[in-house]
Parts: sequence; structure tokens; C-alpha cells
Amino acid sequence: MCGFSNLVLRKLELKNPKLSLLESCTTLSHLKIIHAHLIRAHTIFDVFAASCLISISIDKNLLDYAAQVFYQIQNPNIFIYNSFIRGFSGSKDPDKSFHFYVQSKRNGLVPDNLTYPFLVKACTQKGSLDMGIQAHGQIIRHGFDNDVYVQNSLVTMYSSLGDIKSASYIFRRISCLDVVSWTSMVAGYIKSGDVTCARKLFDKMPEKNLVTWSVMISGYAKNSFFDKAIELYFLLQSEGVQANETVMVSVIASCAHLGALELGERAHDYILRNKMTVNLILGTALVDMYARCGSIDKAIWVFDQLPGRDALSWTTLIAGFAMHGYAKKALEYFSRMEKAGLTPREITFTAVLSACSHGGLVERGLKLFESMKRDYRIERRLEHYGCMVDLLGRAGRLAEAEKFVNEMPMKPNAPIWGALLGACRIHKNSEIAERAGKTLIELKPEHSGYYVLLSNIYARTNKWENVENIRQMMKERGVVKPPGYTLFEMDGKVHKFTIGDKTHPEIQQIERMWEEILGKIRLAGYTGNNDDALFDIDEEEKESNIHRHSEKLAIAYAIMRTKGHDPIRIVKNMRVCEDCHTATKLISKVYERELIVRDRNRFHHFKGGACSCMDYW
DNA sequence: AGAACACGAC
Repeated sequence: MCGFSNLVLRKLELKNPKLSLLESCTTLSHLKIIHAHLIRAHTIFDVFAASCLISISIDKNLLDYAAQVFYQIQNPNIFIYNSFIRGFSGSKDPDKSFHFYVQSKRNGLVPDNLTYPFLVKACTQKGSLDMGIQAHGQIIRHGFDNDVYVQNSLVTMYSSLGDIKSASYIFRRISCLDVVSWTSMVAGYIKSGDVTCARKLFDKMPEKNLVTWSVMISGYAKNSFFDKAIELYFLLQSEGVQANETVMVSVIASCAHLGALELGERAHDYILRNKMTVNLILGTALVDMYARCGSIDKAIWVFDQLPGRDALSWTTLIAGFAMHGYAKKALEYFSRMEKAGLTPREITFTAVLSACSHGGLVERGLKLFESMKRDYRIERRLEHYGCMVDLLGRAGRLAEAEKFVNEMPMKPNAPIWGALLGACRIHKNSEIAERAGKTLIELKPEHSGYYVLLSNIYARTNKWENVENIRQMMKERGVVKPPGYTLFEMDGKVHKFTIGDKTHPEIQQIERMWEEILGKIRLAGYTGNNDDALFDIDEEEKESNIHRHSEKLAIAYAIMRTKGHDPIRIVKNMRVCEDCHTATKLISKVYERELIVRDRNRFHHFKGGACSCMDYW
């Protein structure tokens, strides 16, 4: 502290007006020391110094202190007001930016070109298009609508608030477009969901910087085009540009979603080789990537080296354990998190409760759910109720689960009923399934999965008339099943398989391989279970079609192309079907290979003829 | 004092 104080004095003696040392203040007491010195040196009346002090106080969330400084200034000028507008523009209370703007005008001050980018940013932050339009009106009235900084902020504001037309109108009118203008517009198209349009503009840009690349790569990742994100990252590298941490976050997240362990490891290696800082965000992304790629040990390893751990990084690891069904580990880390002095958040409970559910720890889950409100004072939200329905349902306590849904304090949404319906599938209960399924179809008539699930349950309980009714209903409403696919990564390339895939260049060998596998697992007792195919396939086609499920094709390809004892890792975009699950168990036994399958819900580790999910998923 | 980009769950 003393050293800090001396530093302040020295800087002030040098009469360095930039006051850059304010940046190094980490606590209120640091600021107060500088403040005291400023007053002693009579520089507090220097508007620049006051503005620095105010804006840094605001940045550090020391709002009361900022206000205190503010009231010591007689006749604050627009410079000071701009600091407040800026300070609040990215805060939780962006209304305050407007408040200070209005106050500055009331005091007879004239806004300048630095006022508006932040006022507009406050509107973006607030999420209010009305406010944004008002700000735009002010901009025109004060003649700043030709300032490129202002125009760029307007592009961001309109596109963030859903008015892509106004955004592109403003963009087209910018007379001196710079790289930020282009980048803002690309980001705008991505926010509107039009990634194709964004890419077209991206390709047309006269110059790009790293932010531009980052926007486009993260844009692909955010819209689930993970393979495109990786592809663009490779293009970036081929242009000889060195990626930064921000880009790598999106790349790592894309590998996580693709389950591409090799690619993820390579990217991790690139990060280390180029001496990038593995900050909390990048580190958390890495933990998530390793967990989602089935390499939970490495996830723990990265987690242990994080520069610091916040609630989010703990939660990410806990969610990783949950995905793998390691309920005890999840609970262990949950208590370690608390011992480390971090308060669990809502999302932490979603992870812990889902761990209990996947691990079958019903009583423990129920207790945690109770203590959430009682001990942690965390409001229980829909997702938590969803976890509970899942927990009870998976354990076969279907009546309780249904009662729970009917008695919950808020209106159950589709995922809640979906959890109940899923549980009915596991436990073959068509009675509750019918009620849940009907509600779901009313709630989400466009969602094919619920029709399929209900139909499968009817089929399994031999209610063929109902199966036919559902099929009819889907036809009438034009509901189509989104294609299921399975991913398998080899040598840094991600292979995608779809049902009855004919497009893969090696499809003939793959099919022959599957025939061979089929022969072997039949000898081990596989009979073929067609339940999940009953819905949309005629009796005769059933056998051949179910054997073309993307998961089976992927496994056949993996067995064909890999040797040794490394586990085979594949990723599905849907839940694994009953038949594939049975077949995979037998394959793990017959071929003595470990198979790690990630479906949309959790991991299945197949080994020696058994699955880690204990056949409940 | 300016404008554009990044992590988790469902």
C-alpha cells in the first residue's frame, strides 16, 4: 500500500496528466489515495482527472464513489457526463446512461461525437429498440449521423435488437466504411440468424482483422455450424494469420460439440505452442471440450491448472461428470466447490441434479432440491423441476413424477413433459405416456420427436390403432423428422453418417463390414429389436432400415478403419435407440473394443458387453 | 473517454 502511495506521488510530481496509474487501482482504497493526492495537487478540478476517476470507479462497480466524486465537481462538462454514459453503457443498469444524457442536456450542455456511441451501446445493452430509435433521433438532430463511429454503433444496435433492415440501411449509407463497419454488419447478419449472408459479406470485405475472423468463426459456432467454424479456422491459418484467444474459444467450443478430440487436442497444442494465455474463459472452454469429447481425466487436468476458478468453471466440470454418469464425482466436486468459497448458482444445481438423475441417486437429488430453496435461497426454476421429473421418472417412480408435474408452482413446459414421456419409454408405461404425449403435441405441434416417442410407446404396448393415428396426424400437419446423424473423427477429419447413407465414398465396404459385425453379434445372441423403427417403416423394410441407422454405419466404419485398443468415440445428435444400444453392447464384447458414445443426453461407455448407463437413458 | 469478437445448463 505504501509503495502504491509513493508511486502515486511520483507520478503526480511528474505532473503526468494521463493518470494511467488509475488503471492499476484494484480497490476502493487505492482510488481514495489517488483522489486525496489529486485534491492536494488541485488537479481534481482538471476535468480529465475527474473523468478518469469517475469512469474507473464505475468500471470497478464503485458507483457510490463515482457519484461522490461527481458531486464535488462544480459545473461538470460534457466530458464528465460522457464518462458516466460510457460507464453505465455496459452495466446492468444501462438506463442510467440515458439518465445522465438527459441531465447533461438539462444543464445546457451540448452532446459531442463521443456521447453517442455509448448512448447507443446502452440501448443495445438494455435491449430496447424504442430507446435505440430515440437515440437515433437525437443523433440526427445533433448532426452526428455521418460520424462513422456513431454509424457503426447504430448498425450493432439495430441488428442486435432484431431490426436487420435498418442496420443494413445505415451500413449502406456509411460514406467512409472501415473494417469495424464491415465487421459490425457481418456480426449483424449472424445475430439475425443469416449466416450465409454474413459469409457472403465476409468474403467481400476489402480487409479483415482478427475480430472479423472471430465474429465469423463464433457466428458459425453459435448457429451450430461447427464444421464450418473449424473450416474457417483452417482458412485463417492458411492465410498465415496467428489466431488469438478469442478465436480459439470458438474453435475449442466447436470441437467440443463435434466430439472431435483429436482436433481439440491439436488446437490445445496450438494454444500452448503459441504461448497464449489460458484465461478463465478459454480454460473453461477446454474443460468443457475434454469432458464432451469423453476425456474426463484431461478435463480434470486442465481444470486443476486454471488460473482461478469461478462458479462457471466448477459447474462446467460438474456437468461433465453428470454427462458421464459419474454422480459421486459430481457431488464430490460440488462440495469442493463450496469449500473453495464459491456460491453455487442456479445452473450448478441443474448440473448436480442431472448428475443424481443419471447416476440413479434419487434420495440425494430430492434432498438437494429441497435444500436449494431452504439453505441456498436459490429460486427453483423450470430446469430444476425438469431434473426432478427426470430423476423420479428414471427411477421408475412414474406416478410421483406425474404428480410432481401437475403440482409444480409454474406451468410445465415442453421439456418437462418430455422428461416424463422419456421416462415412460424406459419403463414402458403407456398410460402416463398418453397424457404426457397429448399435452406435448398440443404444446409443440411442430416438434416431431414427441410424436415419434409417443408412437413408439404405443407400438411397444401393441396399440397399433394409436400408432396409425399419430402417423396420420403427422402427415396432415406436415411434420417431418429432422435427420439423425452420427459423427466419427479420424485423423483430424470428422466423418458424418446419416440414416441409410449412400453418399459416403466407402459406403459399400461399410455395409459389408456391418454384415460381418451383424453375423458375429448374432452368434452372441443379438436378435434385433425393432421397437424404435416401428413408427415410420413398413414391416418388410424394418430389418434392413434399422441396420442402416447412422450409429451402426459409423461404428462399422470405425471398426474397419481403426486397430488396436484405443476406444472408439462417436457422437450422435439424437438419443441412442434401443436397438443400437443393444447392438453396441454386443459389439464391445465381441470385438473387445471400448466404445464411447455421446448422445444428446449423456455418455454411454460400452465395455465387455455392458453400458455405463445401466440401460437407463 | 470513442464503434465490432469469446466460456456453462436445458
